[in-house]
Amino acid sequence: MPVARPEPQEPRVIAHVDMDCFYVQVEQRRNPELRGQPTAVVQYNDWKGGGLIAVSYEARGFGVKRSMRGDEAKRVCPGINLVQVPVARGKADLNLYRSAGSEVVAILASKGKCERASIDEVYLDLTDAAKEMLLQAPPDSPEGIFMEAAKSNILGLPSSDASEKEKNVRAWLCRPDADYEDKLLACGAIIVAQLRVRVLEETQFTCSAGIAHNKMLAKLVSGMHKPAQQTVVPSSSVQGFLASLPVKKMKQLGGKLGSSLQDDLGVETIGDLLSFAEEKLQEQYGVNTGTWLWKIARGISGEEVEDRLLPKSHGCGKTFPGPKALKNSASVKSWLDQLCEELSERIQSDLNQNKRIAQTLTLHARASKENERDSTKKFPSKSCPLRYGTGKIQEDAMKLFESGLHEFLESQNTGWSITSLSVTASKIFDIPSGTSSILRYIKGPSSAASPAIPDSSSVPDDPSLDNNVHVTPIHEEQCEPSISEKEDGKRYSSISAKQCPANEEKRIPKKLPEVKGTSSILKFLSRGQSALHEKRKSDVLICSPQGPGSSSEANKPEEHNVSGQAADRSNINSGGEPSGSNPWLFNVEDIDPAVVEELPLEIQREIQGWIRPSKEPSTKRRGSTISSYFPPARS
DNA sequence: CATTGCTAGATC
DNA sequence: GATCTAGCA
Repeated sequence: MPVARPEPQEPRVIAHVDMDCFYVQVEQRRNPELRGQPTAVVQYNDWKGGGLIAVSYEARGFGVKRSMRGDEAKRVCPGINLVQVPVARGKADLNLYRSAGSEVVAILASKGKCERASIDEVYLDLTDAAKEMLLQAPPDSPEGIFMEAAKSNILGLPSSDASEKEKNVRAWLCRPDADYEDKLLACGAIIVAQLRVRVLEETQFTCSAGIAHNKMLAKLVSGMHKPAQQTVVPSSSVQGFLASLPVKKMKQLGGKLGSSLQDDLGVETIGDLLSFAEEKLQEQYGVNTGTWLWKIARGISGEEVEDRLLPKSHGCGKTFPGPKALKNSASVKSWLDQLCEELSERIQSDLNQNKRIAQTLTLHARASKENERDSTKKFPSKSCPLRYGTGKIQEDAMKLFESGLHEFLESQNTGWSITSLSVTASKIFDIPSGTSSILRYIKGPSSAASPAIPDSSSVPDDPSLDNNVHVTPIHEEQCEPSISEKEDGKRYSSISAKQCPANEEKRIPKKLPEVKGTSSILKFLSRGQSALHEKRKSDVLICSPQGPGSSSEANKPEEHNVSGQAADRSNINSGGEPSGSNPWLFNVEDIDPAVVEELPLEIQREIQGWIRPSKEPSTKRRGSTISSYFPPARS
């Protein structure tokens, strides 16, 4: 249920930018022959022609709708081009669209706080940029890009014919007696128009946008005039606009809550909500939601634009409808392996490119039992600490599945079938790359450290217990060039399996921070703190006492990714950017506080920052991190 | 389960 | 952590 946020006093300028039929545009850029044609993107096509997930405006003109089947679309529009989503590992692969979305975000993030809201939508807080523009160059000269802004749609302005509209808009944008708030909004509209032009020039994609004083209103109108247009919401037009807005159109009211408003309170439009006292709404829906409803009816929304360009989780899944349902462990395992392979690749990229580490692995499934129809029983979701390495993820995911299955079956001996599977990596943290990116880990044993062994009964001793310190080999193709400076050919190495005490370690009683073979903190401590201070080369100190170059090369993706192990890293150069090299992985929660206390203060602070990453902007992101995520923006 | 495959947020 | 709601291509 939605919750109201305290709203800022100062008026803000917020934009919501939404790509026009995004997947179609991505495909049209790949194959320009599709431009201007009725086109749709479909997922799979073996069953009724596949499901449409994006439809071009030309195709919409023929009555083609999303969620039609390919066959149906062909009937309605025989000339339609149906482009299939790429398939990898037997499942739809959306990476093409994800990276296209990132191109757009990289551009839109240039003018203010930017929040990636979905693969093709962002919110911008342009308050500062708009104020600056107002101070330096009030919108009065119809030059250059200003022409674009003058094409905005202004909510509440009479916009009869096209030329009339532009004239009115220009008058609105430039009127000298405008409210300060309206002037800010006008500046926001100009900035957004500029950004949209840049997006088009640099990516060939068109988008639409809404500009208003809060996220809710910006989002509401971003799709009002599509494609490739923008709409501004002056304060003066808010009430009139909301008065007739069907409740279901409001974000958060498209589902059960909106239905309840209609069915239980007879509320059909947002305007209808105005007649309910805040207390009344609170008693019906609780304090939080009641207050939220009361406020949105008045156009009030305090939600802030988060400064976040990257997704908070990575998930991949697949459904197995009807006859495709999975009915034995072997088929589940092979599909789970495929899903985990993709997931592993994605989190590995995130680590290499963005220096972020995911900490939790979650498995979701849908299932039904043989015989038992209806069976409202749900297959339980399960999570565990995430260990890097495809093999480990596969292993852990399978354990989570087995654990969930036992619970689902309640020790009945009936047949089962799985109709969907998904794995998700979440709780993703930035790795500070600044100072002593030394960060290493340690781990303390708490039971939380061992992943996925919920059902210990089935598996005697789980190898995954060794996951204290994870070393992650970088995938070959993802290694960054800088790594090679150090030792060509062999960018990093990991200690060979036999040196690795992984197997022994798993039997080490908890609480014992890894001692042997691990480079971790112990080595660091044994050298005394002073060592740390002399240089930032902590990597050398900690990872490989003999020096980075000396370690052997055993760069195999995953399984050799022995945990508990120290691997060499590319980050040898002192203070320099740990560029692409892969840092060690660790579970933040596994850091033994007792050990941390023994570290030098400066390191302690750094680690603390990790464990509880500040929500404040300050420590939040580093430019280098972000920029490396996106393809180089041409300028 | 024939919409599929993602995401994010709130609640307890 | 597990579950539920919601939104979007």
